[in-house]
Amino acid sequence: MSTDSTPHANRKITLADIAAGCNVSRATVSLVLRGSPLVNKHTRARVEEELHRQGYVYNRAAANLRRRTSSSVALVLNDLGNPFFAEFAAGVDEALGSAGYVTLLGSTGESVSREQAVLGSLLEHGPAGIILSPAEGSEAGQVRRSIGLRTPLLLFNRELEGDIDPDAPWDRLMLDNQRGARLATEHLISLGHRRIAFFGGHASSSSCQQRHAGYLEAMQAAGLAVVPSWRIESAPNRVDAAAQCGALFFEQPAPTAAVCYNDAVALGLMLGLYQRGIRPGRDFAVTGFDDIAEAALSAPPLTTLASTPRARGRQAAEMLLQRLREPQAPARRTVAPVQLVLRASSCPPPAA
Amino acid sequence: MSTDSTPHANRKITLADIAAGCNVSRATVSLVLRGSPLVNKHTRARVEEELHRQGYVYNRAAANLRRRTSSSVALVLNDLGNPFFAEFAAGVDEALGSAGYVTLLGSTGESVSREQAVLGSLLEHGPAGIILSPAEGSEAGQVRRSIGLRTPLLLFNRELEGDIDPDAPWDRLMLDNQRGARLATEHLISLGHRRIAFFGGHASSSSCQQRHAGYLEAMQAAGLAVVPSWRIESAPNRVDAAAQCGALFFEQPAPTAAVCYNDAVALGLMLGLYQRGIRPGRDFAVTGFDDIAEAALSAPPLTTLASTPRARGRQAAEMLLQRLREPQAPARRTVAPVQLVLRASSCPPPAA
DNA sequence: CTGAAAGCGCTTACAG
DNA sequence: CTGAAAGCGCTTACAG
Repeated sequence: MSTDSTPHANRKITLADIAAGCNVSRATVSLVLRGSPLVNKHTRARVEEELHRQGYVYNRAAANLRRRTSSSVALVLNDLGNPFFAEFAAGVDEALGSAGYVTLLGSTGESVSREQAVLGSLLEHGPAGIILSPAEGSEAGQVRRSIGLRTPLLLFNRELEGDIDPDAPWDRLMLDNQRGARLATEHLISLGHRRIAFFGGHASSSSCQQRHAGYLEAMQAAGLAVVPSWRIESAPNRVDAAAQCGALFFEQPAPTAAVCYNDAVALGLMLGLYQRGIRPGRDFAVTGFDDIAEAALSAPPLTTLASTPRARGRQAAEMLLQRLREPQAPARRTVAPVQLVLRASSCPPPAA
Repeated sequence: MSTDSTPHANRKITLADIAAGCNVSRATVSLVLRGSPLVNKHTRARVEEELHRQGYVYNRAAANLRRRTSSSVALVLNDLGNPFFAEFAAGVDEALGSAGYVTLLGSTGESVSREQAVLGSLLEHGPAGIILSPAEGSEAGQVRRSIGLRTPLLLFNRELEGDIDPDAPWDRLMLDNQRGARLATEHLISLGHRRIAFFGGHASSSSCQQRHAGYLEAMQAAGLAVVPSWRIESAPNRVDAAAQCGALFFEQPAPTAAVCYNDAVALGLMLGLYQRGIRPGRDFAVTGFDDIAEAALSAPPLTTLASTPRARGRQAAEMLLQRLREPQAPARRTVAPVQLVLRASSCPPPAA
């Protein structure tokens, strides 16, 4: 009943220990912890002194259980190894931390089945909400079944497949993919290019479709021919992009420039060009998408679209926090602007 | 008392709902959930059917409270934006997930005060253990005070300052910094370099000291002069490294090669060299450390030391899980090997 | 201003 | 094999 004031090292200090230590009830200690104005300031001082003396650590899980609240948010990413998503995660964690939430991390490695497993596991920890950058091919129905109707979801970066969900739509934060690709294409056209390819990415992914649409828009507005064989698919990484490079030159006349799906693809393409003796930024123009750190440092530096992933992370967290405040508000769809960053990889076409 | 079988959308389904739904006690449902062999298989089937029908989600926090267990591990990183740590985080999360733990993420942005705040906040969620890659300048005493004696800590990548803690030492996973830098230096020497600088990093950081020691070791073993002005400090990033480049050439004869603190510094140095009209990989040899993705793709590709951060992440998680199994085992200190990766940036010295 | 009591959603001896 | 009861560490009306 009475609690030793130098408690056994293997027992956590609880409210009861503190209460016993200064002869008040657990209720009073709880009020002190939560900063209630009801407590006499003399009592408060005694309790605080005792809290410090015993090295009390608040058990937030117990409090959450009692109050039926949550102080965590799940962040599920398709590719943490990609610097773009790592920066995004840093931004999310920063903003959630400031708001008193802790980030439950899950990474899916671009696998839909891992995504299901990760969502299921994280849900058991009762997050207040979920921020999801879905794996390629992830389906709306599957996700909805995993998370149920109680936990708000914010979708980042990609749409889900078959995303028809009129009953319970989710919030979205997307990049302005179409406008970005259009800006890159217009820039190449203004440099004098007439034969421009769209290179890399999976045609099935929504972000790739949007970027390709922006490319088409610019090409058609300029009255330029869109040659089907100049749309070349690849996995969205360097290695596969380098391997697909040759496809650009199967038919003559070949393109003089390529709008790439993203920076990883663009860097891989530049590598492939070098291996063929074609100098990117001199003989062939290249643009990327994302502005990852190495874009500025490649040789030649890469013209690309900046999407400031850390700021996007903060924005995603803010949107989710807003949703927690107003569960009934209509779903929001935010499209974050991207900015064209000009560097040496986007050269004029070689003189004919 | 009786529970509606189509429960109100705003109430979570609990064990009591399931129990009521199939006329058993909550205890029985709990046993089913935990796979106890005590339950009659007919009863089990009925309960499982009901769990599925009502869309029950296990409340792990409540179970953890009752059982006085934890199913989370805190991962606190000094720089999530750095691809090395992002990969590490992916590896940690992967291994923890397989073991049934969830990752509580915290990033400190290389700030000691944020580290304190993050540790304090994560501790309130009762993690079973902590994996910490400390911010520069983080002190052992501070960290110990933050986390107490109950929560095991695994230190990754860097030592803490003043790390004398004989009572309660923590586990460590470090890279073999000294050997790595020695290998790089020996490689440059074998190419014919005689004037070799050690470039970048903060001399106060333990990893920098270790790498510098490896450099010294190789230089001295080869009987080469170690010129104090060839040890140049910089922040461990590209921008500052590029800015410090000039310091290599203040005195003549200047070095013909530099062992860099890490890849970010090496890439920045290469940029600075270009800006001075010096071609890295032709006029000047450079080595890095980490083998980040862009090392293979820079121009010239960067000779560096591979530390396979994702595998390190899995290893860190395994070490911590092992500690949870054997709380009383003596502290472990593991030094992970690193491997020299030869690329074009480490050229022979220009012909004299 | 403070305390006694109930309860958040689970688990675990203990009876039966 | 199943149920009644107690309890994990908190919070919150409700008395006093």
